[in-house]
Amino acid sequence: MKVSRDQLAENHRQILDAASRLFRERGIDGVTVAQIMRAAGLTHGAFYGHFKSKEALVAQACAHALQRDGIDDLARYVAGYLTPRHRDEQADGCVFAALGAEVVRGTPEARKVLTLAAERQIERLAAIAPGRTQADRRRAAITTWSAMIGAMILARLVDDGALSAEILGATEAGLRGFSRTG
Amino acid sequence: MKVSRDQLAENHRQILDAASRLFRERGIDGVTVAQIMRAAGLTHGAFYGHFKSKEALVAQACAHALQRDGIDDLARYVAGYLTPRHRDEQADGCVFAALGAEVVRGTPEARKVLTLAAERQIERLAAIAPGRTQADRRRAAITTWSAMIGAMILARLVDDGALSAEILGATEAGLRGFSRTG
DNA sequence: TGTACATCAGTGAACGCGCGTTCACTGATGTAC
DNA sequence: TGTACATCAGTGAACGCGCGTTCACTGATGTAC
Repeated sequence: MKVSRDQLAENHRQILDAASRLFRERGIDGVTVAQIMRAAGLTHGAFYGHFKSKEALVAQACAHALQRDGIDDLARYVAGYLTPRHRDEQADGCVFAALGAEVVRGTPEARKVLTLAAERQIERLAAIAPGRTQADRRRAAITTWSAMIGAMILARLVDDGALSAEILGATEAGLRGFSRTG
Repeated sequence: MKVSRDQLAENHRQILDAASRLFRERGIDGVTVAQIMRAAGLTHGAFYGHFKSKEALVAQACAHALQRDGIDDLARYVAGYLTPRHRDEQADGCVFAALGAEVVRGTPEARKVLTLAAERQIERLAAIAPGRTQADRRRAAITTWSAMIGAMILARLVDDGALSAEILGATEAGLRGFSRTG
């Protein structure tokens, strides 16, 4: 049955919310359209009224998940990222760590969304990274962000809790040293 | 028809070779059993004489791909890793950058294989990393390796060649600075 | 404000396809003599 | 060394399943009067 315009917009948002969480948690190929729609409180048939295809949803769900708040302190941002909580709650976590490797083989649209977000993220980090010149700060931002993403993937991957915690802790400490020296 | 014992072993190796390359290139879910067998020069029906399931193959193909040579110089290893060539030739490249995020949701067997390989890799890097204490060197090894993996994923992800090259170059330069200071 | 009806978001059955997997069969291998 | 035959790796058709997607239908919405 038809729903109100408000309900339509709300349903659309619910689909994007559910998709962005489920994709991050289980991977793009690990989630079905029907599961997303169920999580959004709808049936699978309604999906194609909202999105052209599952692939089109991927790009929009990534964009939806990438609406983030500002960052003011680099060391605090790194420390907040490299936590067991972030490692264990993938659904709420970093899109790049969760989906980056999968989107490499994704649609041009999804890659474009993540490329623009990456450029934005590097600029935001470069603004607060240490370094004498703008080039130094941008270099530090890229290195730091790369290490954060790599460490998160490794920490999630290993089946040894102690090693996983060590990877998070060591990278945070390593990047702290890095920040001091620029 | 039956084949010789040598041919059987050779076929087994070809399947592992093809699988480890195709998985890295297109992702685990992006490759079918039939495609792997075709690349190995066989038909799909023969697969189950060699492996219990596609999932079982994943773990063994990862192990197969992880047989690597020694590393003697850290800066040279990092520079060799963070190249456009490595970025573009995923099939031959780093298993962690290509499949790490996917294996997070994989079988316990595959995670075990990559966990043991990760521990080995950290030890190898720690042996040549800068730092006064063993703990310092291990910390540097983990931070460096994390940055390498994260940078490779980002460099492959972005659809902007200049940004991609910048990510590789900046991380290499950033880690060079990192190595100098420990 | 109230009524009549065109619109259209959502439902759920159905479709077609490709996947992982199975299996009866084939014919080369390699062992027993 | 040569022969007879049991073994078994590989073949390719077939299976069942779950996926993304479609579509005829439903009934609430919201507009026209």
